[in-house]
Amino acid sequence: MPANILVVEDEPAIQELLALNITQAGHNPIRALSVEIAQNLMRETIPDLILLDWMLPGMNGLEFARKLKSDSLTKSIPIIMLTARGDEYDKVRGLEVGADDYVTKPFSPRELNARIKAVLRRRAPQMTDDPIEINGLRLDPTSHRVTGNQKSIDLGPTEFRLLHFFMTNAERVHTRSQLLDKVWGDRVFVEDRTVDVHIRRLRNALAVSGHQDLIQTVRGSGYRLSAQHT
Amino acid sequence: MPANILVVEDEPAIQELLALNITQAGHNPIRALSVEIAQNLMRETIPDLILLDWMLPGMNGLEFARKLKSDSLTKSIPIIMLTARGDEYDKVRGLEVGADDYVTKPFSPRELNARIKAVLRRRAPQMTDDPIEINGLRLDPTSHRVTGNQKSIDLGPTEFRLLHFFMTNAERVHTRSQLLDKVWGDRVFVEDRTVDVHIRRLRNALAVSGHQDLIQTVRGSGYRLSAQHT
DNA sequence: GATATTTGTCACGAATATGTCATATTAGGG
DNA sequence: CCCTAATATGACATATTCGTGACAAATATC
Repeated sequence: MPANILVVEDEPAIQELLALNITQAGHNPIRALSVEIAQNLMRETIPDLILLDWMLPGMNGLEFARKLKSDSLTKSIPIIMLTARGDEYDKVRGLEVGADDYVTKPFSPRELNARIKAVLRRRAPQMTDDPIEINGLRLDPTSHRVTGNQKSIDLGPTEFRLLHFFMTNAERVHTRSQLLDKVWGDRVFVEDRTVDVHIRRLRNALAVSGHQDLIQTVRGSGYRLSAQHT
Repeated sequence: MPANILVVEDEPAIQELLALNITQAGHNPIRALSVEIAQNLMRETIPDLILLDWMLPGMNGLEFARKLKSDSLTKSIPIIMLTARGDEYDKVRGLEVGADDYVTKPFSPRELNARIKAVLRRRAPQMTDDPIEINGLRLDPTSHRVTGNQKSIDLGPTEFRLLHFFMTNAERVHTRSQLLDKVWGDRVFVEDRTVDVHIRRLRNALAVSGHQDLIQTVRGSGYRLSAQHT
């Protein structure tokens, strides 16, 4: 699926190059020569991704990134920073303010596209009411039913929400805190370890249809629903 | 076909953004900066869909949604809630008061349009006067008669409406609040748990023809009429 | 107006879900 | 191969949700 990519770059030649790349990758570039222009454009279209030059006239890129990340409307838009220097220092500063990735100039088109693709892939899909099916495991939010290979699977409310979240965000590792935020909601105080228990209960229920190891544990990080294999 | 979409959003910039989106999608935005303005506008035009911000000055969005859903004149208008947080918990709360969908800010225009389209498309089926038959259970709205496997089933008025609603919306989980809205109507001074009692009475009556477990309880969510094989 | 039916609410027990702990097991570094 | 931290698991107390019978008020029926 094509994405709107806002390109904030003051050097016209480089901007053209970036736009060309984005077009070839099947996405839709939105050009901005300055932060001010970018801000105006964002009133019309909220982009799916921002390519942001480090050095810009007026407000610099770092400040802009910080600003974007502090506004609830824009804070979840992924940002890729472009910088001339390859310093580790810059990278750290960039990631500190919330940039999602980082490309040094000069860059190869292939590398840029790879990073764009990676960042876009990482963005979390919204939970919808559409039925989801992964590996023969089917979850229908509307009827609140879960079926694994024709067998009906019985889940408690929390396990259902947990599985729903995992299925809408498959292939990604989620920390316990993230799961607590997304599945439990931010109003309750529960121990991180509680997640483990619910994961076990979920796995247990999924064993009915042989999907017990659909949810994998990533040691030191969290859990992930894998769409690979069985 | 173009639809009138009421946008209730206090932030002018975001409202403008939403209106622009709606126009581009071929629909007709009606702008309201507050719940009060929205209520006035609705005296003139009943919208086909309402985009409602979660947080609003004065009455908040949740309350407004509840109010809309408790008025017979407006209760069938689909509502899409806009919220800053992405928690499942909020989603549940939103859906409980009858919101049809839910979009987290920041949102991409594409996503918003997809949801608008989806909600307009999947409007809840109208209760018609056509006879319905599910699993050997037959309900005829015209003659006000219910038969299960040749056996006549005797229902009180409320139970009849309840069953009618369940049969026109089979395989979907309905919360108690939703049932109160759809089956009871405006009289929202009824306890949630009252639904349980009527469900029991309905099940009891259906037992005559062996359909007692046609209506299933989904713990933590509500009830569902199962259209699966017996 | 008397009687029957329907309706909403409550109380309470049963069933189920939830969070936390203690302990067993495991993965991965050294 | 061993050690240790991380995770899995079983058990349990607590909390929540649901089913049910009873009952009084409201409503319809005669």
